[in-house]
Amino acid sequence: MPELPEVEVTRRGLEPLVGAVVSRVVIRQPAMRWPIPGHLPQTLDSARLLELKRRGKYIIARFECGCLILHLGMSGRLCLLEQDTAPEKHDHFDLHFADGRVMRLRDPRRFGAVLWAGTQPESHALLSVLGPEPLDETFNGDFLHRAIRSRSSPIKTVIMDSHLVVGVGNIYASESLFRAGIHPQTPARSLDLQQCERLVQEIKLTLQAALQAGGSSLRDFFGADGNPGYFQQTYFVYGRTGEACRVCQTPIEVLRLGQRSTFYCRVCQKAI
DNA sequence: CGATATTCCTGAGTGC
DNA sequence: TGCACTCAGGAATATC
Repeated sequence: MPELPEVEVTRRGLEPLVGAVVSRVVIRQPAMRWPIPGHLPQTLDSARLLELKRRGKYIIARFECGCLILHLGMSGRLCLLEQDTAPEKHDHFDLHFADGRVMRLRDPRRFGAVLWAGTQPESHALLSVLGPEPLDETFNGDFLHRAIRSRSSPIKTVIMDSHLVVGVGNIYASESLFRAGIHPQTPARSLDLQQCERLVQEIKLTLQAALQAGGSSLRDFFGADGNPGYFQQTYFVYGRTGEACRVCQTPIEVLRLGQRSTFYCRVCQKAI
């Protein structure tokens, strides 16, 4: 499942397309999370790709006439093909370019999205409500401490709220909390400033490490070149129920928070 | 305002 | 081998 590092790796993989001109748009399956706009073939005809940006887990492809917003959802994958090939099952959307290259979206579970925004994508309803980027300096201990003052929910649920900070998905939420020594069930507002600073630091370190590793390669993720993604990351707690904690050997436990599996070590992570 | 459940979807895994 | 079943989850949305 693409988390922020995977999305960023995907964006970088697509970057060679900047400057290319769209020759054809193919919509095979418009029923994604939201319908793929039917006007895209006309709107993007002969448009030059000017820039590929990322905001949270959204990839933004900027053209002179507006921006395409792409989200990979759970199982989405964007590939850069050097030439057109026969589409396979779940290949829902293509951007063909005049030089023969193709950007292809494959998404079996169809939680992903292809949307159209104007020339100011940051004012799009989905993007305008997002919190800061986790690696931005505005996301710091002081910010987190203020933001969670009124939140009684478990800290794990709260750091996954994209209105507070973007890009912390289920895997890295569990991992960051383990590294910060904080129990995932701790009521958010009971964290003190020092703990917030530690947690922010661990979120940044965790995401940066994954980014450097080229994105973790869970079963659904493939890099933009279409090859299976890089290497499986070593996690401290994610998916390790019953296995020994890498620090203290205590069996890792799992619980459900907000309908999400949450992994932790009861010894290394203190509840408040 | 915040907290929580619901919703979309298909492939993978499991038990019989 | 195949069937029935559960599970996985990003994040908007509805509901309280």
